[in-house]
Amino acid sequence: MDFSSNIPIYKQIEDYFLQQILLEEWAEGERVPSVREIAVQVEVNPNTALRAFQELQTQGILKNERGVGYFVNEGALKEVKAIKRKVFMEQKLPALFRDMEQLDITMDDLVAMFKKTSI
Amino acid sequence: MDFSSNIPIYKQIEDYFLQQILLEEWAEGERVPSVREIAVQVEVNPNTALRAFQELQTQGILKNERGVGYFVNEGALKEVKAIKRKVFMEQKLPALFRDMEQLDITMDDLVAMFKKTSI
Amino acid sequence: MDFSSNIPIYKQIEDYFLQQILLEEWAEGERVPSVREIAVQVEVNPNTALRAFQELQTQGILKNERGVGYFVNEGALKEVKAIKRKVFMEQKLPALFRDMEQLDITMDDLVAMFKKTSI
Amino acid sequence: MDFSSNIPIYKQIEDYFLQQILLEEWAEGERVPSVREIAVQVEVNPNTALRAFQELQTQGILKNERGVGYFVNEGALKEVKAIKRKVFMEQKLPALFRDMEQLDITMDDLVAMFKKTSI
DNA sequence: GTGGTCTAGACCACG
DNA sequence: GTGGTCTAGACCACC
Repeated sequence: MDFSSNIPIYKQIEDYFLQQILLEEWAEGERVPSVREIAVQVEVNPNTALRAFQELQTQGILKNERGVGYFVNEGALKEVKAIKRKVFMEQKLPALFRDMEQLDITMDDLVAMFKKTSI
Repeated sequence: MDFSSNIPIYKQIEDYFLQQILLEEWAEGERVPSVREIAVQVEVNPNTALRAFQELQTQGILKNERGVGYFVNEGALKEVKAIKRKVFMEQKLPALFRDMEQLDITMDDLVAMFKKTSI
Repeated sequence: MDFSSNIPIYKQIEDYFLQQILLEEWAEGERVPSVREIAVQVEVNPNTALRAFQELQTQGILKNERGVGYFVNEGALKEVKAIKRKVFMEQKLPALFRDMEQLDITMDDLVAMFKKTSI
Repeated sequence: MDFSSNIPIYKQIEDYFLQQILLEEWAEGERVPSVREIAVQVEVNPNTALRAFQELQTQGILKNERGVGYFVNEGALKEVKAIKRKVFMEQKLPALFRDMEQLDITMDDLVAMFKKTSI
């Protein structure tokens, strides 16, 4: 967690959750760590951690069983992928192509950079 | 300008300025529109516009002549390009490659998308 | 704070902060008073106080934790000393020597004055 | 002239005049360049140049003969020296000693620096 | 005309 | 509670 970042901490926590689901570290139906555990682990106010859980719940990624805990929802993996894909296609790609044009970076350059980093 | 964006208006104005310089619409040494002109044009309070000018001045992109106005600083074009390139290489590219990996998008897919949008 | 000075209030606040750090009243990593506290203390508008905080943040002297407050950055003491030393050597000393020459004040005179004030 | 400085241009012109008098480039009673000549020379608006003349006149450094020009006043040299000395003793010296203390610079250090620059 | 500082106060996001 | 953005408007210095 980067406390000096302009990305809200609860968003950073959300991202971490999405990561875990995407990388299938947390399978569908599985119970996720409790709000308190997360709060202690990342050293934030429990309210802040709770906010991440609640946002993910309203997005249908997590579901809550009162008195038990939060669980990865059925279909969460597909859902997460769909959202991420949508954001990628509609926002990140156009921004990327704009940047490339302004910086005189061709697709060939990009491919070269990719190969270099993926070695 | 997008007033409902979470990006502050003054940052959006800064971006607009950087664009103008990058596209060489505003040459080095040239006088840029006055604070009040910008404020009227984008329909914001002069204070908000001023903030963009001042940030760009501390970044060395603009310089000020008392009672006259703001000017594009010498070396601004190179500076802007350098900053943008740095951000691209150090922040955007890694994020892009991470996204691609998580979404199972190959470089070939990306090249295909690029060709499609650039037609 | 001198409200009738031609030095802007927010600059005077900045100087006060630099003093506190230089004199090690405020240690690195320590939380500084909140914007509102400073505003009340020096009897200015919170916006004016905020401006000092933000300038010091862009200078890397302070850092911010969202919703918590401002903190003295790591390395701030060294940084402040370096800046002050640089200004002294490159700007104040040459000006001093120029003044002395124009006023026919010798180094011996200066030493004498120094002894007198430091008694 | 430094147009990007925070020192007003008319003040910079005044300083230049005081220099000339102090260095006895311009003797008492002598005619100084006209407002227009100065304005052309330093590339400023004649109004700005005029302001410097007028301030110096109210300070008794210059005097004006209508239709003829500005002249260095009798006693100007003594006057300039007195003012400069006063500012030096009451403002610059205390600031210098404060800086030295904060930067752990002793009088011996200062003497050494002085010798170094005056070689 | 130019920019610069400051106030008062509203509204918002974050923890 | 924290800071951040923005507006409206005043007043000032400089060119």
